[in-house]
Amino acid sequence: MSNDKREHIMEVAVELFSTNGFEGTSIRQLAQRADVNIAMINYYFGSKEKLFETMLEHKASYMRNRIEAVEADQSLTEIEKLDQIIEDYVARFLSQPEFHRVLQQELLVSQREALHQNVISLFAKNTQNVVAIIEKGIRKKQFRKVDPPLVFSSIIGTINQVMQSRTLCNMLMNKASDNNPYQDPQFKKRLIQHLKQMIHAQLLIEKDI
Amino acid sequence: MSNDKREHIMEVAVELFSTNGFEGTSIRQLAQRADVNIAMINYYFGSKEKLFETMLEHKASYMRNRIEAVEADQSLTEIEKLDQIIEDYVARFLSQPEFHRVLQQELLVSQREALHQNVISLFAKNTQNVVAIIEKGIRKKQFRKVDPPLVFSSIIGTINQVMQSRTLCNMLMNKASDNNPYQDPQFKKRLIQHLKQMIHAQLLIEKDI
DNA sequence: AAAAGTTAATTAAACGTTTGTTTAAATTCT
DNA sequence: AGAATTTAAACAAACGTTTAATTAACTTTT
Repeated sequence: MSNDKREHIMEVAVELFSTNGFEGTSIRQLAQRADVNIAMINYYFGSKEKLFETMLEHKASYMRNRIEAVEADQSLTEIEKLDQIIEDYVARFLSQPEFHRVLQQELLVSQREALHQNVISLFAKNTQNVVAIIEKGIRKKQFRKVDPPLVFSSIIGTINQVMQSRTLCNMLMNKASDNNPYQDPQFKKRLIQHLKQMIHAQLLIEKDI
Repeated sequence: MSNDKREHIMEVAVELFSTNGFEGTSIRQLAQRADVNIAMINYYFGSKEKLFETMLEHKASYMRNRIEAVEADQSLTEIEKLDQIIEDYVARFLSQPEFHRVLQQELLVSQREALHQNVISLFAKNTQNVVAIIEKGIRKKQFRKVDPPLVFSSIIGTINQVMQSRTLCNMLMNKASDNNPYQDPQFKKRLIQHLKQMIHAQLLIEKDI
């Protein structure tokens, strides 16, 4: 089986799904853009929905749980772990903006129930780990008595917010509308610094910000 | 013209659009759920897309810019303005979860270009005002030298994050999956408190948190 | 090493549904 | 009576999918 072609189709799929949504993308449109015959998509993936699932699985496997490794690392303090997680998240999201837009869409829309639940439990997994770290920091009296799940929501929500729309992000950052903030290393730095400053100020009791 | 019926259709529309997306919702499905004839939608609104636009406009008019009023209020300090804005945002979002999910979808998907731009400029407007408040606070040396647009992204992003999926929100908050967090006054209180604490800790130089 | 045979890949065309929309007749309201 | 509303039926277009025929790529046989 020509894996190149399969991957090429998935690449085009994530692109189209991210800008037009799943229902808003037709097989014909996809086939034309990928320069393959319409029947090839069903030949390779079985159905449009299977293509979607396969593509998600394929993309998700690229970025599997570094967070668990960070949590287990005994040599890091709790705040260092959070810093590490912030850097990881930002790096991942920025490296695959289209994929993460598709994930967000799938969270918002509960049309394909099974997939919807899959994406939810994927998020839930990461939540548990980060919440556990924050709770540990509180128990050790290194952190203030914050609301752990909402702190996590603020980290992930901030990133999601700027990833939601390139145009909106440029507007926010006062950049030209043809700019691509997600490939701009300065934007990445800025986002990481903001998140760290926010988390440090909110969590740390001693003020060494 | 029977305005009741028009509004009823729009009510069902925002419900279906929020769970199935615009493309994922069919006129027939909508007509059946609203208990009207299929042709009535085109009779009242002209087309499916016009219904969508009209519904957005109708819903948006309910929650027009209190933020501008808050900004103009001379009797409030900058941090008090931000507190007020946080309360306003949370109250609005929680009162219309379906509508805001539709807005978020429209930001993610750039299928209907004109509408997409409309939603963007609606957000952009609010951004400008909040950013201006934060900048003023920095100039007055009441706030730390934070990144104003990203601070705003964190506020709005946190709310969006918990509004994205009821299931995810319940999972996050350790509630039963049939719970409706958006109608729970305790959740509202918790969210507001978290946001205020976050913003205060991050912005205020003196530590009267 | 060439030919025959077998499987995999690719194609254009057609399939039955479903889509949003329109029509023209019937009903209701003023 | 006349205008606004409501209806069931029909419209063409687009949808995801399947089919059956053709080409390409390997394997096996001689």
